Amino acid sequence: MASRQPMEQPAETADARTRILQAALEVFASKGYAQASTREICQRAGANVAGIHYYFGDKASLYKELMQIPEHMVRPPEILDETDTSLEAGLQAWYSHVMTFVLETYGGSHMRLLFLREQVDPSGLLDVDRVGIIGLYHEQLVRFLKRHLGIEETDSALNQLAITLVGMAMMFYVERAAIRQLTPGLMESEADLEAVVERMVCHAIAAVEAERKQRE
Amino acid sequence: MASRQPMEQPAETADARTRILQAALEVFASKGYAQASTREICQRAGANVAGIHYYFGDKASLYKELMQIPEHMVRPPEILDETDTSLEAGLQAWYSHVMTFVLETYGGSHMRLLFLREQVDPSGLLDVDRVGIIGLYHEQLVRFLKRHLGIEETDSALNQLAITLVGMAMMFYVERAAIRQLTPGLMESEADLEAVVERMVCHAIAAVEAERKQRE
DNA sequence: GGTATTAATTCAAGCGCTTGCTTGAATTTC
DNA sequence: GAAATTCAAGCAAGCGCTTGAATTAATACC
Repeated sequence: MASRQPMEQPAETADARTRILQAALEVFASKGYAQASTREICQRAGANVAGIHYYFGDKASLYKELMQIPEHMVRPPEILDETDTSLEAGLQAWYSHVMTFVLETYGGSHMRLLFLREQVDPSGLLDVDRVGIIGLYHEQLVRFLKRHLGIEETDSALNQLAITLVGMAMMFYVERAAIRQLTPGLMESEADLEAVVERMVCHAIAAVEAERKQRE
Repeated sequence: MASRQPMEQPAETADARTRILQAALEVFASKGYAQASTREICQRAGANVAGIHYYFGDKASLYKELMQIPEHMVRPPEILDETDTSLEAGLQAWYSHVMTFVLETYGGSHMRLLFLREQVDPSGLLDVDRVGIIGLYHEQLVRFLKRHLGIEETDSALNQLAITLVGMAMMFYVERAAIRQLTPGLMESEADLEAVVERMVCHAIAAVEAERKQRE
């Protein structure tokens, strides 16, 4: 039952395998793993249902192959860990990165939506550690805050501050539909996003400074 | 010779209708509407599959009936709309209310999880306006902020500020599992929660004041 | 009080449909 | 001519839901 890999083809000809991958990406992203049907994927790909099992073995393997994406796509920017980064510059870069993430989810990059889905409603097929976006961002942010607040030991208050900063951006991720409905003109254009990031940085700095004062 | 009550009895043998409701709550909450099967619900309830359709009509109606919860459970406290409430007192009361909500979710109330699911992956069965917890809280918060910042017209920045304030609490709702793992001792006891709320108020005030300065 | 009648409830079986997946043959490609 | 690929058809399982009969509970009558 070993499915054989097809011979390498010129990239301009979208062979069935590639078309299935693309279609699967779209369908998985819009419906989630469980609700996506192999028949719909193949129909959208213009391929026969047997194609999935011929090229990938089964539905789960197709999904797992889709999820083998470059790690840099989910890794937060390294600027936060560079020791000479100012509070404002670091937060600016960080929110810029995260919010670009959000906008791309909107723009049609189904990859990001797939990852969000795994976060909220895991398919159970993936290695859990590979998905934990939150943890990755949180730890990096905690390091950054410790440096800027001159703290040695991580405590509850610091953790919470980091959670608050992540939360600002996370809202736009999780509640994007509600936000879009409640506040038109906040996530429409690139310019909107830039303004949003600027305000986020402003609020974030205020929170950090409040925390600094609290500790004196 | 079949025994009259072949099923296990939840508590003191509630009637079938009630048992189905309870079982449905658990299954819907853990799997979501689409992935929950009527057969599993009935098996857990110790009832026949026909029970669902006898008592509720169909699966969708059962789900809708589950969602008919008392409005006060999702309504934010009225203190925000009382004109003489100070910024700190209002935020304190508000975060206290919201975070109590969060803690109860921990206690095993599947109801809250169901609402979260609707938020992230809508079943498409409910009146959208009834589910929008966010919207309810957001509008009230916007009114509150307008009063305290002396603003007449709602603009993007104000909306975003409200989103940020909601986001602080929302993180504890959406990412509670991750938070609990990342930062032990942040959501364990009542005392933890009180400290968390206190810090939230502190950060929130800082953000509001930053916004006030920005507008001068 | 005992019994017949009626309504309420539970039950096993199954219908039509969709799901993931298989199969063996037909077709294309080299 | 052989390997690689596509195809239509179909299988077993699970889905929501229906059905008609069996069982229980409630009520009426003598």
